[in-house]
Amino acid sequence: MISAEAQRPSRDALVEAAARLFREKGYERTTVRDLADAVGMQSGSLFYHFSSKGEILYEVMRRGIDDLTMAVRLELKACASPREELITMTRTHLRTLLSNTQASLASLLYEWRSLPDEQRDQVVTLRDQYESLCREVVSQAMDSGVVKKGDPKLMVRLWLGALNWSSQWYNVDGSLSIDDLAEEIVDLILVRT
Amino acid sequence: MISAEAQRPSRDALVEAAARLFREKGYERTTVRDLADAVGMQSGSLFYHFSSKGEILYEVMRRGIDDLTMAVRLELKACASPREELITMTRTHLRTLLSNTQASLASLLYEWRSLPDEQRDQVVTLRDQYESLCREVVSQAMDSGVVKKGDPKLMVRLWLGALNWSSQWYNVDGSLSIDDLAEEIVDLILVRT
DNA sequence: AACATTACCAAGCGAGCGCTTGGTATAATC
DNA sequence: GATTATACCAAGCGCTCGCTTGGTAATGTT
Repeated sequence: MISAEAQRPSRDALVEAAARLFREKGYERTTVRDLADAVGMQSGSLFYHFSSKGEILYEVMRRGIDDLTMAVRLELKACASPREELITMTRTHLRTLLSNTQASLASLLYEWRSLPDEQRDQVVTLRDQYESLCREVVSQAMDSGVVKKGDPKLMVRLWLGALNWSSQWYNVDGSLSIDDLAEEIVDLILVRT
Repeated sequence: MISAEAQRPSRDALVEAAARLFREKGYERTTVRDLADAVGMQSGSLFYHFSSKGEILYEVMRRGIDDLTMAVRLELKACASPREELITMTRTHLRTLLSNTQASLASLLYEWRSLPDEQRDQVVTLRDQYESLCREVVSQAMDSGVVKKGDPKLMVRLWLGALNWSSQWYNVDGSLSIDDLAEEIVDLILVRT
């Protein structure tokens, strides 16, 4: 994990368990008793750490998008070419989305309707920041000719849609590794190899 | 609408209202009282037409994927070239997904966890049939050289992901029409225009 | 005319939900 | 050594949920 949230171990464990359960069963179908069981607590004790179930969802989402943004930023620093940036971004996005240990992102995609209004705005802001980071990478790839020229904003949205959808069909135990998938995806889109 | 389900007007109205509400609020956050209000009934009266809330979701999904498949099949008949097939398929998919009057598809994307096991299997079968229809179109487009060659199965999944994600960001009241969007998307992916 | 079916309403049941409250063992602080 | 803060438990409250039940007008059917 990238971010060292730290110093509140049982709170952290709870967020991690919540991310996993939310991905498996969905937010609404996961009860506070499920969450408590997962960390060996009584259901009421959750509310010592969080003021509501919705706030747990917020924390899951915030960490998800935070970790993703930081991971991508970090990996991009080591890239030498627009093409490499594109592959790296794709690979890091897929790794974060599909990894077993870091389930936060999945909730972000499909559970935003359950977030309280105020906190939804904050998450949207973070998501927009991530999208603009992607847009920079795609713009440069277009400028340098490795990706067909067009509207970068639209291209990023299509790109993210294609990647995020993989959470619906990708099988971690299958024969195709995440990194190989990333390469195949980029190859399919690049102007030439 | 393509399919004339017909002859059970209040049942039909209920499914339509359910599709709209499920898209707006999500399945779990939509109560049977919401559904009943939407069609001017008492909540208990729903269960004269359906044996459970889950069955309503199933009917919404079944119609969604059925209508989509039939619409695409129909439109494809009028196509003369692989390129035209690709555009037509994209346009029809987007129209069905994003239209105001036909909200069924959105539930299909994100609410499958709430479906009873048995009925989920049936929906998955229908979805697989639609995917293989798409795969035929993409395969032919690859063979004829208008789309870069590669694994058609993967390509369709990326394609569908990109299209389906548009339900998260596309604004019906915005300046970009659905048909224009379809053209732009295809242009971005085609080998050359 | 008598019966049956259809399509609902009015009322409410029982279960499970998110969350609260009062209390307590342990650890930290003065 | 007394006090305070931390991190929980045990119990359960009130509410909303999906769904059931008993009844009834309206519409066929024989």
